[in-house]
Amino acid sequence: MASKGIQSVRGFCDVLPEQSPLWQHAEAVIRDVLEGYGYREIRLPVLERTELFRRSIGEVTDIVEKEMYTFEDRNGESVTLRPEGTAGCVRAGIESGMLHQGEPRLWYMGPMFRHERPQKGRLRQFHQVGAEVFGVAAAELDAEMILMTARMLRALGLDDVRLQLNSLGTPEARAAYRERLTAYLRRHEDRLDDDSRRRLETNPLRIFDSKDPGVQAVMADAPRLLDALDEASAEHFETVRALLDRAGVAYEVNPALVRGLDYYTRTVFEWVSDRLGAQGTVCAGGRFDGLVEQLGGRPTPAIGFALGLERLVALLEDSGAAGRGGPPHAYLVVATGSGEGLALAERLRDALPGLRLQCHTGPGSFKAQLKRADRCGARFALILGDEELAEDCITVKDLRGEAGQRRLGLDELVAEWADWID
RNA sequence: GUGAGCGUAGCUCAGCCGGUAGAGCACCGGAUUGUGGCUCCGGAGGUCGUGGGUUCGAGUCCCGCCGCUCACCCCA
Repeated sequence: MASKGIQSVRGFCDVLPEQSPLWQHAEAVIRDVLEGYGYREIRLPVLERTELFRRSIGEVTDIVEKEMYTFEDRNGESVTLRPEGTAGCVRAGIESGMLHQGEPRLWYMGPMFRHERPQKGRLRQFHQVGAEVFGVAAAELDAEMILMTARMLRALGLDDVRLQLNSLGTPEARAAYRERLTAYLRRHEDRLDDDSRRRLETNPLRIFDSKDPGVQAVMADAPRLLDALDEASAEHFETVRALLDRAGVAYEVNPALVRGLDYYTRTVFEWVSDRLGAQGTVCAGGRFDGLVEQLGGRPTPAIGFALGLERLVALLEDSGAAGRGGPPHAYLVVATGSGEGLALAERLRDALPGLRLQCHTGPGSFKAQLKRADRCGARFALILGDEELAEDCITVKDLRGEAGQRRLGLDELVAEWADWID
């Protein structure tokens, strides 16, 4: 570990070339599924006015209180590197006026920033694919969006992720419930541990997650959010469940499932894996029917989700999935004048679109060049020496199979490879 | 923000009760002047994260700092 030299900023990681084929594969599959459901890409800025996040995510959430990369722009205005994508997407939707033209379905992909302590599956710069639909209140959409995420995960070969589901009801119902729960917990405060007492003030719903047996006993008799839902939300939730049942998608109702952002209403869902360490959520989302209005737009129901790409790629890697692209088809060994190699390589690329050809450059013995051809993973070594140059041909050596090597004219080579190259 | 574990070659790591630096892989060269992968031989590469302390002597023991990892918290 080099102590000299400049290191990357803590929690900001490089995606190295060994990894990027897997990223590209994941991104391509996800994009195809999104487009198959009528979503269109929107590209959003990484920097927004701080106010946007304070008003959407919620003043008292961890994200806003202690995790945002916030600083003053040179004109003295407070700006923030986006900690999540929904707020910016809603802002752009309102600003462009598109939210009331039909029922826009949008998706985006890119880095998000949160100043947390890094650990497995948690970085300060991480990447999400997000999608949102505006203007549709019906439960069919909730179900369709969940089915779409199920399709993505299936298309990527991930069959061991579990779906968790809950409903948070309307903000009013949730606030009323929170009062009841807090009152109940205060009566049993002596049986709560320190951690739960703290959450009593910040987020009492979280106490359902406590691992302390004594606390769990208290929670077993606690009032439940699902019993406290307003009638319309309860019905909405029933419809979502029925549609998922009908589609054959398994889920588990988790009354403790609470999204960390204040703007969620009604349906919330989360895809969880056991293979990711303590941060098991790969994909999560829910309704946010009040957010557009809260940010200054006309009242507009909405729903969305975010999928964590680092976590997804970690799962794919763990499953041994194959990535996109691959090593060069061929490596050109140059044992003659240095200009000849580049010239030949260009002619081959002209004749064979899609060819992945690496041409040797710089010094290097014949032997060293062949070794490099082998090491780079190329199927063939192309050898260009004085003899080939004189006879206007090229030696093609099969580095992987039994074909050995032979000399071919350039036209012959192109003809042979035209079908082989993808 | 809190806690625990770990920092030795490019990478993965060994290094005992303190005696002055090692392996495998990767890299370069040779055995084979135009033939890689296997084998053999050789080479290069380290202020042992950093600063202090103890000691005749510290990679090894003690303390501070920095970094990484995992967990808590929280979340994608």
